[in-house]
Amino acid sequence: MTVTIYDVAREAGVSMATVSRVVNNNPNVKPQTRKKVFEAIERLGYRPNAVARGLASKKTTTVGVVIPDISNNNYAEVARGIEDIATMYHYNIILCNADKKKEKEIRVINTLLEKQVDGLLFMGGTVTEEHMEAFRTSSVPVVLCATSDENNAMPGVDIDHEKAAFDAVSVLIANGHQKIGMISGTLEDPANGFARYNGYKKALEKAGIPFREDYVRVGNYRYESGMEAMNYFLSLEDRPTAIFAATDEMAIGAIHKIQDQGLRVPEDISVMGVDNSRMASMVRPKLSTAAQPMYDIGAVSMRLLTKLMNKENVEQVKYVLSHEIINRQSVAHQA
Amino acid sequence: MTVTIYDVAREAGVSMATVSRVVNNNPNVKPQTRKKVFEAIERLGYRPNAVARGLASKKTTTVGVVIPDISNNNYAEVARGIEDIATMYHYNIILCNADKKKEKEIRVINTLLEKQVDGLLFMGGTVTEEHMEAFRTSSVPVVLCATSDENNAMPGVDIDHEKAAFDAVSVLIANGHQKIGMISGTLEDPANGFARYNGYKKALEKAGIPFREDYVRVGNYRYESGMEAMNYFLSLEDRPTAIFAATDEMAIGAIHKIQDQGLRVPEDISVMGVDNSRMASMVRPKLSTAAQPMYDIGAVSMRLLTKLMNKENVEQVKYVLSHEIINRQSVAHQA
DNA sequence: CTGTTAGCGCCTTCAC
DNA sequence: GTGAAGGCGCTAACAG
Repeated sequence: MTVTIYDVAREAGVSMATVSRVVNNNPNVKPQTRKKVFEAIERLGYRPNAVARGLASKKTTTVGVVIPDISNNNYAEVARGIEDIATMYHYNIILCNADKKKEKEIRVINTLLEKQVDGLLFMGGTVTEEHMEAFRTSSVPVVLCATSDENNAMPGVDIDHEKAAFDAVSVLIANGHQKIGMISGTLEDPANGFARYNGYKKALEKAGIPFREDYVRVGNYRYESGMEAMNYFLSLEDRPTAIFAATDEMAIGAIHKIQDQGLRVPEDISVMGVDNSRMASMVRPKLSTAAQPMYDIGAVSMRLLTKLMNKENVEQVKYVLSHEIINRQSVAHQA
Repeated sequence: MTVTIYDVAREAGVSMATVSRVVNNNPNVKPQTRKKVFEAIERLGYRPNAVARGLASKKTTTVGVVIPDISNNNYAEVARGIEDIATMYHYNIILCNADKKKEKEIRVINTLLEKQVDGLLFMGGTVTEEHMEAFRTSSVPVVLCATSDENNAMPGVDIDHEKAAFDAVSVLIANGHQKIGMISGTLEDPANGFARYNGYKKALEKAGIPFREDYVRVGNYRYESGMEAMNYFLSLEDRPTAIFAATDEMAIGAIHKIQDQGLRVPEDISVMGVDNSRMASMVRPKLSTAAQPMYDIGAVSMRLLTKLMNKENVEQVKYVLSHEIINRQSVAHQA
C-alpha cells in the first residue's frame, strides 16, 4: 500500500541508507546516484514518514503551544508570530486551547509532551507550582509566552504590564487630569488585571494624586463591561474627568456610554486604553492607547525556543518587550 | 534516560504486552495486574510515547488544519470550533498558516501528510486542480472548511455567500432603497468576493433595479478601503442612499467616512455589512449585517472529519450552514 | 561514496 | 488473562 524508503531503494537500485541520505540532504551522495533516487521517488510517489523518522531520530520538528483562546485577538496575534518564526525554522505547531483553566493546561502540557514535541510554548494565566511541576518532567525546553512565573525562573518573553499602565495613566496626568477613573480587569489575573491596576496606582502616587476606591471598577475585559463601568462613573457626584481602561474593548465601551449620555470624548471626558487592537483606530474618536507588541512576543518566544532546542548558548532567556504609547484623539487637556 | 514501556513491565513484573493493554484500556487485564501496572507507571513517571505508538498503530490522533491566517478573526473563530470538537474526540491539531498562497498551501498539505495526520481540514481561497491533485495523494480524509471546490466533489462545509449577500441587499431594498452602492471584496476571491458581488447583482435584478457599474467599488476587506470606497460614493453626483459592504470592517469604514462628512447613518445613508464580527455591535450606530456562523463551520467540519476518519457511513458530506440577518441600527427606511 | 545492521518505543497477532 | 515475537518506516553508526 504505502511506499516506503525500502521500495524506493529497490526501485533505484541502491540501499535504503542511500535513499535516506538523499532525502535528508546528506552531501555524501554522488550526484548521479542522487538523481536516480529522486527519479525513483518521483515515480513511486514516495512521501517520507515523519513519524517513523521521529521515532528513529528522536526529533519531531514540531513544537507544542498552549494558548488560552485562539479566537481572542491578542492571543491569535501571538500565535501568528509563533507560527511565522516556527515555519522559518521548519517547525510545525500543535495548538491547544486551554482557556486559562489550570487542569486543562496541565492536561494539554502532558499530551503535548507525549507527542514528543521538541519544545513547548506556554501562554496562559497564572503559572502555579503545579505548572512548574509539569514543566520539570519535560525533557524538552519550555518557554513562557506573555506570562511569567513568580520566581522568574523560567525562560520567557513578556511585557511590563504595570509599566504600560503606568505610562498610559501618566499621559492622562500630563494632560492635567486629577480625577482619573480606572476600569480594571479582574484582580486575580496577574498580568492583564493586577499589574495594570498597580501601574494605575503607582502613576497616581507618583503624581501625588490620592487613590480613591470609588474610582476603580472591575470589568471582564469586554465591551459591555466597559459600558457598565462607565455608567457607574457617570452616576457619581464627583465624576472622573478621565478614564483609564485595562483593555481597548472596555475603553471603547466607555466611550460609547459617554456619548450615549450626550457627553463628548475627549472634550468632556478623556479615555485611554491598553492593547492597540485593530478596533482602536476604528472608533470615533480614535482611541489613544498603550500598544502591546503581541506578534513580537510570539516571534521572540519562538526564536528563543529554537535556540534552546538547538542547545545553543543563549545569553538571555528573559525578555521584556516594550510597549508604546499611541496618542490618537481620545485624550484632551483638562481645563 | 527515558522510561519505556519495557521498564514499566520489568518494574511491575509483567510483560510489555500487558502494560500496553492497561495503557490502552484493554479490558482483558485482571484488575490486580492493572493496579500493579499503574503503580509502576506512577513510580517511574512513565509517559507513553505517542510517536512510537503512531508508528506501530498507524494512527496519530492528530489532524492537520491549513488556515489562511490565524490572526484573522473569522478564521480564528473557525479554528476554535475545530479545536473544541477535536478535543472532544481526543484529537490534536497541527495548525499551518498559508495566507491563501497556493504554493504555501500545497507545501503545508504535503508536510502535514508526511506527519501522518489522520485527517486534513483545509480552509483557504480557491481550490484549484493542483489542490485536488495534492488531496488525491492523501490516504486520509480531507474536508474543506469555509471553501468549496468547483465541482463540489470534496466533502466540506461552507456557507452560501451569494445568498447571504442577496439577503442583506434585500433588506436594503425592502427599506425602499433603489440606489444601492456596493463595496465589494476582490472579484478573484470566489467566496468572500465574487459570490457576494453576485448576490448583490441578483438582489437588484430581482427587484427590477438596474445594475450600475459606478455603484460598485472594490476594496480589500479592510476598514481603510471601506473609507476610500465611501469617499468615492460621496463624490458622485447621484450618490447612493444605501451601501452594502462585503465585510463589516469595510462597512464600518463607510459609516465613519459618512459621519466625517457631516452626514448621518442611517438617516442620510444606510449601511449593511456581512460577518457579524464583534465590532459590528461596537460602532455607533450599531451595524446591521449578515451573520456568518464561523464557529459552527469549524465545529461541523471537524465533526464530519471524525466520522470520515472513523470510516463511518456518512450520509451527507456537504453542508451549507445558513446565515442570519441581524437588524441593528444602520439601516433606515428611504423616504 | 555506499551498504549493513541495529535499534527507536510501541502495538498486535498468535500461542499458551 | 498473559507472554513472546515480529514488525511499523526510518536514522545512525559502523564498515568497507
